[in-house]
Amino acid sequence: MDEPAGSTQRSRVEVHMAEVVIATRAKDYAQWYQDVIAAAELAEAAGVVRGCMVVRPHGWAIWEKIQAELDRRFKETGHQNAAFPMLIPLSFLQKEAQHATGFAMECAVVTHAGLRAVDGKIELKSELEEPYVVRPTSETIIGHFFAKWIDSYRDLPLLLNQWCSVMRWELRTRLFLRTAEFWWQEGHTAHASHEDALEEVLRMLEVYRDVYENVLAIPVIKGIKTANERFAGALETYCVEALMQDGKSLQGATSHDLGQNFGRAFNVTFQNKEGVRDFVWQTSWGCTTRTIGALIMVHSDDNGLVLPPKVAPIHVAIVPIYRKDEEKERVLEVAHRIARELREDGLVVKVDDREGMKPGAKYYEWERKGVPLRVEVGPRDIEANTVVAKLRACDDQKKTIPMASLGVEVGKLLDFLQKALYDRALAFRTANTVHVDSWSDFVDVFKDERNSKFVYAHWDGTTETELAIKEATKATIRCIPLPDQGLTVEPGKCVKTGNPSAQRVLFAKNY
RNA sequence: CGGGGCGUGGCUCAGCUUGGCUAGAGCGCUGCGUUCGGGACGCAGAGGUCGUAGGUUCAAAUCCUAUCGCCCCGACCA
Repeated sequence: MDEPAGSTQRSRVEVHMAEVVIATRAKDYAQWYQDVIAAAELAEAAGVVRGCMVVRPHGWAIWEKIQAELDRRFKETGHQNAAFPMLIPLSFLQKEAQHATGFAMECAVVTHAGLRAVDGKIELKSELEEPYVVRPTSETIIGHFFAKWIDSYRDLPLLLNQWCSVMRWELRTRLFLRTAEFWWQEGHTAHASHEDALEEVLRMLEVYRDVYENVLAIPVIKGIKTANERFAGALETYCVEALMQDGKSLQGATSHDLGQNFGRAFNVTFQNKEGVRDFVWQTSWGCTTRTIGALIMVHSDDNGLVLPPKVAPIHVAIVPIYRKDEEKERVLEVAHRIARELREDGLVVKVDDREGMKPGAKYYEWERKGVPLRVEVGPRDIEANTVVAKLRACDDQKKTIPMASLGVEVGKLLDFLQKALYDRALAFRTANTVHVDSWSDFVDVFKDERNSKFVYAHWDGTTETELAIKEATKATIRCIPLPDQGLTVEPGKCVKTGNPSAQRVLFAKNY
């Protein structure tokens, strides 16, 4: 950088004044991601527990919003919530071979029960006869209970979901994206036919798409995973994939067609209408706290977190501005009155009446926390019977709004932002999606470490080629897009081998 | 789990190479006063077993060993 002498010193002072420093995306994307989380007080590494995170109140509030949107849709589609043990007998995990090997490396295991004090030191007391695995997912233990509960076709479909945390002993962790413990929901259903199960798989995939696009304002591609990327123990894994600002893909949610694999493993059988006993057809589907990572990486900017109004824990922050005590009294009264009015419209409103903090400092704080709309109220506004409003992103202009139409205007602004964020994310994806037909072009697209893309290219359908492409470019097949995803299904030649290909698939580097 | 980096008040760091004063700074925090339409200022304060455990030494934040945690790259994965 060609900076004039002394400017480093000056900018250092500014950084200190800024109090919270967020790296820019262009300079260090990974650092920026962590800074946004810290600055918005979403979460932090537990530190005392390897690989685990503490989700702080503001982060958890976002998760609660996501949960509420998903849960409502699960109920609307006939599912009930339940809870199963966090500990799973080791023997259960072994019953489905694919499943067992898929999760073997990442299981935490409970081997002891009880503690005892020996010479003032705490020791493990008794070793368990059969160790328990801390659930990495619950197909096995739920399979066990399905076997108990299901006997007739009249018991089907059985449509359950549980909200819980699971543990996978990850070797490399990143807040929200990959931690040892994470929070999620896992749906588990049993059906009388493969057709019914498949319908369920697609129904729930559509729920995820709906929440991603209409609530989180994140456009997604629906698709099927390749054999290589499939859930351990599934016949087929469906997913929604989203493009992050650094060009990498993030799997937003998955929905699995488990076929009869777990039915066989756990002997989950039922008598059909003809009196013949058969194994049930199962599905499972899940969405995790990783979604918050997607929210950060799709919408947020160098000033911090940006949240679509529908998942913002606080919709409006009102900053009062005053000099003298008598101004303060009048301004706060109006601020609280406005807050009451907006709350009647169902909005969560915060009046920031903290003393000893300049308005500007408050603006920056609410901005880095992702509050969609800031309203400023000062003596001039009261005089003119207006307020000043500023959206967090997608519109840099402050707006002056008549007090009388505040409720309507705030609603409009929030709707505008919700849509603008989606449009912006979609435009970004469109601009960063390419069709590639030659191997040299393919390699070229993924050469840049800092900015990759969504690439639609032909693939010959073999795991061998898939792995060779990954080896050469670090890009993997994120999914085979479903026919309704706007991609023309046409045959061609594999970008790597030249062998026949039925359709293009989505390649990207991924999280 | 392999390679690399880093652990010093709440945060960002200086001090370590070459062991030795009472372990410092800025920001933040507390109190008081003045301020307040985009990150305020003055004065007075509080706050640290230098990640942890051993070792070397008359003496360790500093040297050695082990260990834990975090960050980056890789392999693996939601």
